[in-house]
Amino acid sequence: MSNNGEGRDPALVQSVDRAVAVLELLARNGEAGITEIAAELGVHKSSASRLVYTLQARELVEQEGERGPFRIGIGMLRFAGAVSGQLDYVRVGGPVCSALADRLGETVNIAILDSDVALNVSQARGSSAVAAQNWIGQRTPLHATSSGKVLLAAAPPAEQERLLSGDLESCAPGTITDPVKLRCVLRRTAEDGFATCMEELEAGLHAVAVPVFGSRGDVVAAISAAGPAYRLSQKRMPEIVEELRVASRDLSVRMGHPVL
Amino acid sequence: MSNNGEGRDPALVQSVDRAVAVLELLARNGEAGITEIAAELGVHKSSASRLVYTLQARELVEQEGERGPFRIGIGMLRFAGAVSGQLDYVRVGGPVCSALADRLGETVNIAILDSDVALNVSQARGSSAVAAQNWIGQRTPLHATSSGKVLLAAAPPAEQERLLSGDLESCAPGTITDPVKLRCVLRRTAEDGFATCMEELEAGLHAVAVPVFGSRGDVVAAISAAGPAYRLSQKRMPEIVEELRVASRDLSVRMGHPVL
DNA sequence: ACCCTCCGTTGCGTATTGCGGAACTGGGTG
DNA sequence: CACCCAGTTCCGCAATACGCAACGGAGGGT
Repeated sequence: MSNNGEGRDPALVQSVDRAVAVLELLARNGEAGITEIAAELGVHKSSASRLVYTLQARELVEQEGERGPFRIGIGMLRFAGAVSGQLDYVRVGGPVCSALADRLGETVNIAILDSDVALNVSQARGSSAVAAQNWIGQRTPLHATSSGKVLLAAAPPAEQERLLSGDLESCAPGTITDPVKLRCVLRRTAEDGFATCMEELEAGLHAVAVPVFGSRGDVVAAISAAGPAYRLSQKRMPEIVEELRVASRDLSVRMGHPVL
Repeated sequence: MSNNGEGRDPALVQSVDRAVAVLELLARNGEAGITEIAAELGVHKSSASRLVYTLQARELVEQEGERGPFRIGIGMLRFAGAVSGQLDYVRVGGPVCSALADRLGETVNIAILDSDVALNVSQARGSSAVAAQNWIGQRTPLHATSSGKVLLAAAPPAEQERLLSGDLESCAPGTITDPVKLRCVLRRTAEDGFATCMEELEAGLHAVAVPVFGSRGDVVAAISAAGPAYRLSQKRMPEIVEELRVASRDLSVRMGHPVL
């Protein structure tokens, strides 16, 4: 009834799970009111209210003014700083992304491999006034993104096969859903040192990515530029790839990996 | 019994509140095991286990290897990117911090006033190889930090008095614990437009901070440089303050506040 | 190689606790 | 002025999360 019913892991603590769902909703929507939250989660307004109240007491949620909608709060920063390991990409990656985004005028992302998806850890918007959506923390399919292909192409063969044998969901008209074709693309990616993504994730969206190398020459992340198809034409790719390579080297150095 | 008993707001959702406490504990300690968490929160191991399990399912917590301690997980990034309002300091502040940290060779921080503490929202390390601790998200006392003094000096008198009348905890040999003396220091801070902090937070640690102004000429944040006492000598202060002022103006402009 | 200890998980019964329903408050609007 | 919509408060019920205790599984010490 309250939940959309069926398969809920009984070992989960319901209210905590719901609270996190609230946070995810706010992170996605930017802001929301109690009624909206309640509707989205499928719980009663009163439940939503208490959940939000609790999060608010810890400053994980804050509200616009006295009687406005709710958003993610500053208290969240306490945790953001504690994300270990991959944190470095976030902190160090920020400036690199910004600089490149300024130069290219396109949105730049840094992504890492996280189990079966590409996880965006850092982002900077290009000059376009379009309030492009926030991709940070977003998980995108490996086979339908430029970053994903780069990361996948560098993964150990066993891992690669495991992911290839999975379900290649179609996201947009151009998505590669054929394992054979994808395997071929990945081989080329490894050879070329970059991957493109032409309307494979979203119609009208193009992207290019190059790998970021760690200290042992292994691929630890991917840095990509994305923008509307008409701006990221095939013709412009070489130029962008070159810019991305520079940024990638910069990133490697800043992360303490000597240039090879 | 389970909780330390008395004054718990009954409107709080207990398990959610505990879950957040788990996250805060992890953020503070870096990592912890179930038993430790349970002990710290004063709950049973099984409760702690389920709480952590739930957070883990949402990737807010991850564990080192298969059987290791728990830490804050990558899923947290989803939210970090969504911190609105003050987020700007994080994104915009990053490059400014980096640039200044490079020039000075010292650690640079941006902090904002968050209820009764100074909250660090952005940081960049200086050239020193010392893996200085990460201050992002850390809450530091207003009376024992340079940023804190700057923020406090700019707070409305009523607020200032309220905080002054509270408990001025001693953090290091030099901490100012006398309200009268602190009031005097704050007056000077307001006049000079900067504040120092000489071994008041930690022995051997010096810092200087200047205010960052918002569009209405109000103080919205503080930017500070910190380093070992022998490097941040009294003599070097004027030079650093000047650099900080430049960065502060830069920051104001980037945040869309016209220079006055 | 054994046992012993320490840590985390699982099953279970209970009552605490969080939930949903409805009534209340308080602003904004026609 | 009356209506409407958003959020909070109160209350009683039972679902839910809790504590307990017993169970596996890894080290580590002798």
